[in-house]
Amino acid sequence: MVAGPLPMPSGPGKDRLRLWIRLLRASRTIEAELRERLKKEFDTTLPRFDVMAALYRAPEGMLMSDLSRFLLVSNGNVTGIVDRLVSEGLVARARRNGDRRTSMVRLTEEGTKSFATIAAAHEGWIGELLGKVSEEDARRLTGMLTSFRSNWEGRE
Amino acid sequence: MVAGPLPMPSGPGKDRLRLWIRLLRASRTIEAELRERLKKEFDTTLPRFDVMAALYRAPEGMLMSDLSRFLLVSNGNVTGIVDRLVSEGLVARARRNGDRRTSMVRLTEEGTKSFATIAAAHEGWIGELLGKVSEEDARRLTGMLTSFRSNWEGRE
DNA sequence: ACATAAAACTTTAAGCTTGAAATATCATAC
DNA sequence: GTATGATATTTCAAGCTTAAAGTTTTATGT
Repeated sequence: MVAGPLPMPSGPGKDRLRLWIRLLRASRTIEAELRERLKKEFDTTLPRFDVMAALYRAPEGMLMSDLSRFLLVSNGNVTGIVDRLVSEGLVARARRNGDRRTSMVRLTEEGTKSFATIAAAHEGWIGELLGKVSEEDARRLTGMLTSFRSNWEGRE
Repeated sequence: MVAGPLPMPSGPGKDRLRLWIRLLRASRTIEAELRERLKKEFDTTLPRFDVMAALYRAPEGMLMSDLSRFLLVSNGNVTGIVDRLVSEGLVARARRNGDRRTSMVRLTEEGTKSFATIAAAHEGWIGELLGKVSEEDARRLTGMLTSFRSNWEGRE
């Protein structure tokens, strides 16, 4: 639900609903901008970037299931994205000796170089897009979101 | 980029990147949960819910272009979702006398009733999922996100 | 009036996304 | 060692999403 500048609900318990609406709108706004720039500047997509970002942090590689858990998306989804990255030579699958069900997925050398370039631009964009958020607010917001995550992960 | 509990970047200007990562992860987490519940409880989807929520707030109807601007999605996207809602009898298109390019889209009576039911459940879910966020934090976070939106809308 | 541009919307192709079903491999219990 | 179940991954159908191109209608300039 992406509500906007029109009349907002009021009453008990509406504060959290309003928070959710604002949170969703903010992330969609930024996401749309990033998607557009990734397309225009690097002819890639956000899901591809996400996968490569995850792999960049794991030079030894990741299992498909690790990837999907980490990225909060379904298994089948990751399969398709990795397929495309493999066909472009940015990612490689390596069957393991131990367990033939699994395969370690990692960035190729080309993928690593490519990602480093894009990631640098990406960080600059975020700095620009969130530039009006003061450093202090950024840290405070981050703290609140971190505690949200802790509570979430700790729920029954 | 949905980074997680692993080592986070540090250095100048990394605060905003970290904020973005947390923001995106929070919204994706909640979004995934809502999507699952909408499917299980009401056999519907988040995009359908979004469209109906927008229309619910505009009993006189909305233009397709208003809908796509409001929901932050593309024109063609809204066409498909509305098509399906129309075929299910939840939404109706009404050609206007004045401008034959446009059509006013509005909820049918059935659509209105259906949405009211789902929205009530939805609000409860948000209260539950964000329950651990204190009312005070919720208001403060909302305030920060609101000022983000103002700055965003006012950029050159 | 006529051409040209602008606006509202739809269509299309490619890719993303999910949940469920299918496949293949491994682990466990007799 | 064989059946049974658990794991890891892929495949599939349906729906979502975008950008770009196409259609229809309206507005504008001359």
